[in-house]
Amino acid sequence: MMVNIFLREISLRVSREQAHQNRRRVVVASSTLFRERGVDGVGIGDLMSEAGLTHGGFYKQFASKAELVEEACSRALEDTTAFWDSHLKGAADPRAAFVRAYLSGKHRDRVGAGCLLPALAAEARREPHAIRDVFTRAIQSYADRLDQPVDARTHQTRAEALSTLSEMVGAILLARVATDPRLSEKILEAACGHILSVRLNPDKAGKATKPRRPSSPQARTKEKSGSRKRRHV
Amino acid sequence: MMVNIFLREISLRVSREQAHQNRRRVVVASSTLFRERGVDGVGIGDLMSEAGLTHGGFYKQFASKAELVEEACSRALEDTTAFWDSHLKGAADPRAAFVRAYLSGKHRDRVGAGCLLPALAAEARREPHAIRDVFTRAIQSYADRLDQPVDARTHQTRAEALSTLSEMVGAILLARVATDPRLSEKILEAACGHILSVRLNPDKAGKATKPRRPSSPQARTKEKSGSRKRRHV
DNA sequence: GCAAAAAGATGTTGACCATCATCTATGGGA
DNA sequence: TCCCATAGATGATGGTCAACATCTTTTTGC
Repeated sequence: MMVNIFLREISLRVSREQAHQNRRRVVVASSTLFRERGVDGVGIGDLMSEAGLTHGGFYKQFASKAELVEEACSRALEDTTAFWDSHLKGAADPRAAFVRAYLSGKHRDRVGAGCLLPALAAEARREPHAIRDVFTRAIQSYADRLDQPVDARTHQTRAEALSTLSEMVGAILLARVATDPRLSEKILEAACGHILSVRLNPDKAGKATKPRRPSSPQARTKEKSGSRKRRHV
Repeated sequence: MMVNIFLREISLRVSREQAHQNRRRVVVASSTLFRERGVDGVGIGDLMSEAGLTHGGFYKQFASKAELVEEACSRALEDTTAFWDSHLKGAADPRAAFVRAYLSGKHRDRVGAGCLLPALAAEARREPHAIRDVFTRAIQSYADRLDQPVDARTHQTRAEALSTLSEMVGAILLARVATDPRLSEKILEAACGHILSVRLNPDKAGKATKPRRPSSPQARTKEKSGSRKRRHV
């Protein structure tokens, strides 16, 4: 742990409190790294050193990597949920604001801090049941958010909420793979426009709610796509 | 593929043919295995033995694993495209039939033969540009299919097609992670119902096109979710 | 009560063995 | 002879565990 050779100040072992915080740091770092590079793309060594520790101590804190994966996914869900909550506090139409934020270029570009569904759901499908349960909870949680009626006219049924969520998750997923930045933009704008005008709009005919420009137009083009620090492939 | 320009001996014809077929088998097997287990979840040895060969000969056929990944993804796109084409031939409303087939329980359950977007797009995001280009082509190809007007009234704009595609991809993705089979069903039904009634329906008000039951209700519950033959984790 | 010693927890380095992508040497058919 | 495919090797990296050091917490002797 960054041992200073000269001073014997090697504060290796610390209190339970400190140990607990270390564990937390590992989970937080993992929740970001997993979303960015995928579960298989990050090793124990990466995770621990990201949290300022070495690889060996891992199994004093976690029974296995799978256990950490589950915890990191839960953590990602909690953190993003809290973010949407705080970010949308006091908005005139919280659902519309949520949809805009979700389908923004910022969310597309910041994978490590974003929703875990487009980032990890495909991988999670092959993980143990306990991990998939976290994703099931995530689906329900997001659907709840879309379910909340602003007024009686704009109430979405559960089915509508799930359908809307599917579109949002799919749009982010596709916007992230697309190499053509204009296509990427178009996907986000199309999904955002459709949801706001057709789904959440009280008078379903007109397009009263304007779609808005979703993105930060740079960064998409020159984004280094080659796997940054991948092991192989 | 380094074909000798001077075809000197006709006698090598058979062997070369055979070699070419071997290569094809590897690509086909890979396109399935990658979708099922992910790119990182399958090793060269797995791929080759699945094609009835041994691992050593791999680099006589492919420059790297990444090259195979690109080819296997292209192959997956071609195969699924051909499948939709043949499967939808002569349907009264080809787009509606396509949406129904895409959002079916069968497509959800048969990952290895299904669309590559929900299966691999999240991983592909971190792959080299050439691989992501295949996915970009896939997006355009699927959008084309949704774009084709059946009659003037049911024409979808490009934006609408991309938005619809997002919903389809997202729905399959979410239906695959969900551990609760009823939720999984509900996601597919909700997306299918919404697309057919709201997007593709000439008279956008009513729900003339009935959603239909999408799935094979078994298999979801008892599907072995634990990573079958994963290396670690 | 209290200090010293035992017990327990938590981190470090290093090693284990499996698996991976990739390369080399060899053999067998055309 | 010349490719193709085979088996085996290589070096890196993966998850996991073990020996040891160092600190905290608990127990014990007084």
